[in-house]
Amino acid sequence: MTITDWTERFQGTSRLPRSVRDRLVSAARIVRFSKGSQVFGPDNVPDSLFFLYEGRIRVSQSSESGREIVLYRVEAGESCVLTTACMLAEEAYNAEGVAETDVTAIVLPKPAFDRLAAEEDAFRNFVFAAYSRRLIDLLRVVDDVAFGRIDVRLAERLLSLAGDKAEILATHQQLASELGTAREVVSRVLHDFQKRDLVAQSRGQISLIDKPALRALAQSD
Amino acid sequence: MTITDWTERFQGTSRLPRSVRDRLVSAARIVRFSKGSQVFGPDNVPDSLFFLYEGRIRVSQSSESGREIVLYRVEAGESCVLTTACMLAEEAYNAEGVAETDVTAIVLPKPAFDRLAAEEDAFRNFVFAAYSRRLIDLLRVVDDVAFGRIDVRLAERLLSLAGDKAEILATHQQLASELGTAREVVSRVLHDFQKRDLVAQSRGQISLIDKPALRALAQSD
DNA sequence: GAGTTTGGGTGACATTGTCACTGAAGATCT
DNA sequence: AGATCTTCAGTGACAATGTCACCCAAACTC
Repeated sequence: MTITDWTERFQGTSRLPRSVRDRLVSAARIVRFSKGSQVFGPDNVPDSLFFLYEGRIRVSQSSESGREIVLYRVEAGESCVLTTACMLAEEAYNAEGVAETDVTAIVLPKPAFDRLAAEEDAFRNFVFAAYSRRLIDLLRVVDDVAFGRIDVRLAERLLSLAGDKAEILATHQQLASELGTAREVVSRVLHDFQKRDLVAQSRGQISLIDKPALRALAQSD
Repeated sequence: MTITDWTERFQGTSRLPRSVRDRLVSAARIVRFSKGSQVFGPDNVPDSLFFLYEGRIRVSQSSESGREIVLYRVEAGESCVLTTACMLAEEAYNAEGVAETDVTAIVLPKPAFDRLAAEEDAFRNFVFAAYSRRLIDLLRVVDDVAFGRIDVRLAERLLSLAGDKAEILATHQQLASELGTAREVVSRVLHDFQKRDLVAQSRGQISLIDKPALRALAQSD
């Protein structure tokens, strides 16, 4: 699949003058990652701005003992500010981005980024807004982890992962990584949910039987 | 005390042309907060960029059940990007900034901010770098809270709060707020540290007796 | 000196996380 | 189709951390 004009895709670029967009198209390159591959990480730090054209990237942190917590996801149409932060602050961080689907991204080198940020209000606001959203995302993660009860958080996450659907394809370990907890803890809480007829389970799959009750639980606190 | 030229104070403004700085000085206003007062919060959201000229602001989050966690501190010379994030993203957040000392801040209205960000590379980089540092700060908080042991975290925080000194003036409750835990947990861990001759305590005060041992504990993990 | 407020200690319990182990579902191979 | 292997889930025992209620003492105020 060829991408004719990726600048249509992003709020920060779609309204720029044609000449500016043409310049961007020639300055940027397109990269692809297959599902499951690492897009960035502590030892794999890109030095440019990433726009996600297509797909989804899961950004998470891992502990030294092997646990993991999902921080947020980058969806198509968003920029990946963690790469930008790394580029600008020149500090290491231990977050990792993994392609959750096949991914197509636009990579803008720093000089082009700098020029665009200087010259285009819309673009600069787009980047600032992206940063702001991530700060707020991380504030939510802190709030969640520091103060939240694990059953409430799991209910919330099940509903979020399901979306419109009633079924989630995920292992207990994957759910544990969403929340930064242990697999056994997820097994116990899901078992309790099953006893209360909130969910049904089979290996690698969870059906949400009583979404309203899960919602009520998710909102308690 | 009068501030003749606050633009000297900040990396993002100190190297700007004289004419630009003069414009900033006339566009910005100076605000003061006394120790203990709220600088910003969920119901007190400024709509401008804050530079901290003097003093220190503690930024924290609170839970509905009354617990609190310190996210980071803003020191003199830094900008306060949470206010900027709120301004740009137009989303509520439940973090609060409280003046830990008497505080003098420079408030730059959004139009002046926008113009400066457009026209001055140094300023824009200063703001991006500020954002990046906060993202990384919050990543550290998540890592700490999600994966860290409470005794290790307390040892770290005691050393950090003490700096060069051997004594900390803080209640157990204040230390609990630093880490997002319960006062009783801090009392127990400090009791254990005291038994191991790492610290000595009296009411509202903790002396670090064996800094090397505390450092060793802080780095274990 | 008495009374009040604030800070700290503690016991009992609940929740969450760790570790080791076991069992079963599902995949693969013959 | 059966055997074997891998992966996922369940569980018990225990540790770490957080909650709640209560008590006591240090410090302050009158």
